[in-house]
Amino acid sequence: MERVDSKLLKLLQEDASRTNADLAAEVGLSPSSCLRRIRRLKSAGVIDRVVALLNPAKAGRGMKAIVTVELERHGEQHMRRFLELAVMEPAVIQAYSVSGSTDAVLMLRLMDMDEFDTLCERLFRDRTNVARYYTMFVIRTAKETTAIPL
Amino acid sequence: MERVDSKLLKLLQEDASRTNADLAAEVGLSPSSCLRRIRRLKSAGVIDRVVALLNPAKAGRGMKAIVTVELERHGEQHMRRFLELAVMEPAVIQAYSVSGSTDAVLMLRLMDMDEFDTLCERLFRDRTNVARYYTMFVIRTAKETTAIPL
DNA sequence: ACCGGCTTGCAATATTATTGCACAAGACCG
DNA sequence: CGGTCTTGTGCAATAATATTGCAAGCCGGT
Repeated sequence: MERVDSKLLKLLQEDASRTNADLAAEVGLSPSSCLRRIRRLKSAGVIDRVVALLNPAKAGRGMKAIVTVELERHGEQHMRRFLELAVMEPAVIQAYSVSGSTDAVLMLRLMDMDEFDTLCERLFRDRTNVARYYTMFVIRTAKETTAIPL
Repeated sequence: MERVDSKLLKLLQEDASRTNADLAAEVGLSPSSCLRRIRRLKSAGVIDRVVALLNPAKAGRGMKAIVTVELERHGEQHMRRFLELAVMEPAVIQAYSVSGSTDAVLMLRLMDMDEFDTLCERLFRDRTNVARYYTMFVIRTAKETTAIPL
């Protein structure tokens, strides 16, 4: 990957709504050439997609929580089953299986505590094979970027 | 917020590269009206910005880790100082101060273990006021969305 | 130096976004 | 009820932007 591509990716990760001519000028290329590079990056899958990011508070989801989960019975089968459950929840925006003594980590986007409460009932109730879970509510967000460092 | 706006937001969170006419048709509005709604959402700050999402593996950052941090000395001052350090690291893509017995949580995007190693040296060394930290490496990503549920 | 593959810039063309304007839907008030 | 003010809408013209064909330039291999 060349220097120009990396520059383009960096810019597009910051703001993908800029015009092609604008980007072209910044990286020192002609608009057509610039566009072709971007298209190549897209079809190569380096650029996965372009999305709008909302302001969580203004979208009514100002509360965020991180939950670590330890399962009762471990193993591929049980892990998969739990993650399937978690993935179905709209409030779950990230769900990972992880190494270490905790089995899974969930990132939640919540409206309020009530939503958290009902979510817990659905995910961590008796039959869901969850031995214990630990919730950390986000107090301050110091950094939160979708940009992958280049 | 109306039904149409919420529909638009949902669509734009999935794919912000669609043409205005396309979106307009899907929500049953004329292109001009649709465009004005989107612009209103932007200037109201509901839509924060639009960005390109990269494929982490293809961008050379396939490794992901979640780190919980407990500080030696607690309190606003020390917390702020630690977060300032963390935020400066490009590999740190999310940094939160949280409630509970752990003080902060970091989300890392890494190239390899070497990078993790050197990062730890910088962030968790003696003088950084970190009492203990626990790292969970992401084994499987079951869900990872930037979309806020509406 | 020469060839082949790939990238570039330019200019023409096609798409798409944007704006002005007249009209329709409520909300509010006499 | 009728008036009127605010807000949103669709249409059509216009402006901005993306896209393509093509000739030329660059670069590595021989």
